[in-house]
Amino acid sequence: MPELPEVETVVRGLARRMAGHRLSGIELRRGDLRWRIPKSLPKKAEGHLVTAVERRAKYILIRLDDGGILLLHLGMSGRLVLMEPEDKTPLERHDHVVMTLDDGTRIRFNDVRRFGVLDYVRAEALEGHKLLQGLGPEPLDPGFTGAVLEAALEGKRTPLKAALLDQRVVAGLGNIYVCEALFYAGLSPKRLARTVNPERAERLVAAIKDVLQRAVAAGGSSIRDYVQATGELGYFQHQWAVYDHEGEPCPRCGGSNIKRIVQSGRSTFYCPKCQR
DNA sequence: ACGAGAACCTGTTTGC
DNA sequence: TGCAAACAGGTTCTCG
Repeated sequence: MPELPEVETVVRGLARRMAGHRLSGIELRRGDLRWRIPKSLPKKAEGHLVTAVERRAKYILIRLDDGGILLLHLGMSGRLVLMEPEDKTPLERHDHVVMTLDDGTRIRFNDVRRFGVLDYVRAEALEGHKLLQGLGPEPLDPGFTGAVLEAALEGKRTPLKAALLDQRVVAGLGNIYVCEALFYAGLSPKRLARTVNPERAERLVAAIKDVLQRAVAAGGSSIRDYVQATGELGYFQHQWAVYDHEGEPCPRCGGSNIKRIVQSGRSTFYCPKCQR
């Protein structure tokens, strides 16, 4: 799925097209995603003006002028695809929700695996929403520092890789960018989280911020069928140093090949020589 | 309380 | 070539 850079890219694309426009219709074509989409959602959101589209962790927030918010998560395979007003292309098999704007633009929420989420929440209840509670700091926020990360990892006996995927530690990283950040920080994914001292934490935070910023600048990574909101393809996948590069020489030391291991059921790519 | 693994679901790729 | 297993960007829930 979309990790932070992909979600950020989608949010920017959506903001351009949605802000200042009225949601004239929401069609629920299939409601059983990760959770049931409330049947009352279209009625509550229709007719209201979109004031802003924002991101928190990997969640998309579509804010409406009456204080309502559409809360969306793309899961592993979710996409938001813009359709121009004149676009008569038929909807596809996994288009579960279609939002229509007052200018005729449509946005379809397509999600093959249905791990995605769509919910309606009032602005005053957003902080307390079950899905947003307990989320860790935004990695690109200036407040996310080595000291903050070190404190979050303190005492954790889990491998560092798993700790960074935990959205309570830091919010927005996923499998790809964790692998990339660990590589740039020169830290082994297998290292126990609690062994990250202040010096390592600083390096790791710097690597996380750097790789995320570069990925956002590239418009994210397009994997398989993932396309950003504007329809363009992100190109960061061409800049992956280790992810999906099993068996290739390490781009830093060249003397060792990138290894793939499985940690808590997910692929990890790293250089056994550079990452300690 | 914590950490590992299963579960959710569908489609594509890989290996025998 | 054909079929089955493995794998895919995430998160929650259960179990030890």
